[in-house]
Amino acid sequence: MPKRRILPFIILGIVSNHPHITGREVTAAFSTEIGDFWKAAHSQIYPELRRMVDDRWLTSATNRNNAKERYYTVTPAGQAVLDKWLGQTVDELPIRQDLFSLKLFFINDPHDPRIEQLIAKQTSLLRSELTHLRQRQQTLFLDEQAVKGHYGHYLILTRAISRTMGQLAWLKQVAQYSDQ
Amino acid sequence: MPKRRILPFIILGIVSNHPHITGREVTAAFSTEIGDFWKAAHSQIYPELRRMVDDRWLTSATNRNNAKERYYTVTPAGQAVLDKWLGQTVDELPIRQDLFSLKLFFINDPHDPRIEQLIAKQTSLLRSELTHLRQRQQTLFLDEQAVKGHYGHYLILTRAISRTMGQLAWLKQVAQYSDQ
DNA sequence: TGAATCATGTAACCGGTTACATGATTTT
DNA sequence: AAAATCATGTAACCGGTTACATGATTCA
Repeated sequence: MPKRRILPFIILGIVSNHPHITGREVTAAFSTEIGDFWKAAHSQIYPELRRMVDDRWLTSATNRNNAKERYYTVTPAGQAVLDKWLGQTVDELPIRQDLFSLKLFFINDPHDPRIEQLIAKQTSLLRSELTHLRQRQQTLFLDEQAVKGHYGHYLILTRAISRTMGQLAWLKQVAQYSDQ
Repeated sequence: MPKRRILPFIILGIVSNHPHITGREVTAAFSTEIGDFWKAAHSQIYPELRRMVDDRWLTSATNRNNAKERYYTVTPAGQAVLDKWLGQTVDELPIRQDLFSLKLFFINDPHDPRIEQLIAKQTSLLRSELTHLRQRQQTLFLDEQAVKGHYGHYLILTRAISRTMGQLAWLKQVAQYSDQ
């Protein structure tokens, strides 16, 4: 797990792009918008939203039509915090905790049949992932306008697609070699 | 954080490949051998080793020459557990918590100078990583013999190298496009 | 013998996950 | 009116990180 707390920054980013958003919608954003890149449960998000209001990073407002709903918006102070965070370069590569790599690591024999099984499953997972990512690309970034309006999102989507394709190419190569 | 406990399996793998290993050496293995793929602190490892002895996955022995050192070896039962685990395919892709992607995500403007900064830093990090990985490949897998003896390790090293090169290629492409 | 480091252990804290819970709103 | 789901909140648990601690061994 990550040491430094970054959830509030992610929430800042989400709320900043969606003023007047509810906690539920923030939660949903972790499944849809950034679901490919980060996860968080509502039990984490609601208390965090409260804290961020206490810290004056967000303002909250209620609606006459709905007693429970609370609408959050980023304050100038919050926006400054977000901008500062985005302006700081990332100084460490993520240590990826990849079970596929890990299991392979412990299989010493080149002819161990479990290698083929692991690779087959991984290939299947990555193919589904690729389909999903391409679908999102087509849905979200059909026109040049959309690309220019959400350029960062566009970038990381293309990055994810490129990486997934790269992994698939590597797997294919290894599978071919193993067949010999 | 991962839900399912996998640390004991990793330790099983390490101890299995290094019979008569000490807790300190297991800890060290998380920095050296699998440092590129997983991390763990000694404060996690020592209690875990105890539990694994209690569960009869490992045996521990002491040495007359050193009062504190304990030498661990995998039992047949432990080996069976490890083999079973390695035989189960990985059914989910790791959700990578990648700050680089995340920050990019929140930058909407294609001409925001922070994009270039983030990319420059990421490029530098990945170049260092690539150098490190290639060095390990040269150190560990000079001859065919070493490859055949630790095939899984060889595979994931080549995979890591391939992925890192892929990411660098993508970054270069994006940087070129941004220059225009 | 004093310093460094080897080797293990424990305790506090913290973020994330799961589960439980509740009332309000909307749908049938 | 009942059922579904919307919307939020809380509590228990658990793994991982950091820090503190201690004696044993080795090195200068």
